[in-house]
Amino acid sequence: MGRAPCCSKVGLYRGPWTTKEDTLLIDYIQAHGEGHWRSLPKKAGLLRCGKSCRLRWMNYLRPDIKRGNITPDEDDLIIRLHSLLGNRWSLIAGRLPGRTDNEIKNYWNSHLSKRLKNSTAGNRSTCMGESAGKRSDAKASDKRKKKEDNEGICSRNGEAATKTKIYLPRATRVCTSSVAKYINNIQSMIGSSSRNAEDGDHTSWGMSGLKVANNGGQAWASNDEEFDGLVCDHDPSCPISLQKDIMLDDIFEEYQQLLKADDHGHLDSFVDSLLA
DNA sequence: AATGTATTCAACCGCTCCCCG
DNA sequence: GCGGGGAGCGGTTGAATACAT
Repeated sequence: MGRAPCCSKVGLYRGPWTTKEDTLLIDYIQAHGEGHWRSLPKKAGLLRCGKSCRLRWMNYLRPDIKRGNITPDEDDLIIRLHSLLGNRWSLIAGRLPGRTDNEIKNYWNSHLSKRLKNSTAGNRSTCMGESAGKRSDAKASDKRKKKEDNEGICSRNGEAATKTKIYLPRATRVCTSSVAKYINNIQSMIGSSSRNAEDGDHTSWGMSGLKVANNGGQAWASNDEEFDGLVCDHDPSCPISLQKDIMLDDIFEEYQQLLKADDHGHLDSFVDSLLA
């Protein structure tokens, strides 16, 4: 993109925030409100870039942030939403009052992805894993790597690791209008190819649409294992329409199952809120 | 007790989207 | 319609801490 990151400006502090900086930021925002992050540091007397200020406020200083452990309910909801939305942490965080996208992302990477990996390890190899979990792998000791190899967790003699490559989506901002576009596309897709779905049933587009839409442009699957072999988006010879045809029925079924299991009604209300 | 390893989480980075002129 | 700037997002990093040997 060419534009240099604002943090590269000389003279700006980086790293952990001090109490004094926190106080300055809080005081300023309490007095003037959020926004205008670019100019905020200067006005607030902070030697930080706007991005850094925004992040600090959003992830740590905001008064409505809930500290403490993720409850089992939240844990469950995160898993469900992730199966629906993939790594759209901000959307997921939007359904968990007081939780930040960063917190949920960290929680997922450190707890849930590992747990889910283990739970599916018996069924199939999951070594294609998410890039977000890459670091723990990279940083893992030789000892641990050897252990995993011995357990066959991530490399069936090193074959699987090289055979299948999953391309994860780039970071894209999801705003209301994007979601609306998403939904329109999805509804038209479902309408034409999933005639087994009940007409007018608003739940019919959710899971399928999200997954198809995400795979339409870039190979992606939140449950990557489930889409093994369909990761052909980067192959020009594999037209998107074909992928849709292949996946829609399976995806729709998966979504219906998810809805059945959704005894709290979170998914329905979530879907409704997106449509609103 | 010392050392090595694994985990957690705040913060940074690069990219993309949206808005406005 | 186009381009630039601000804002937001997800991925990644690194330091601190916890845990294991």
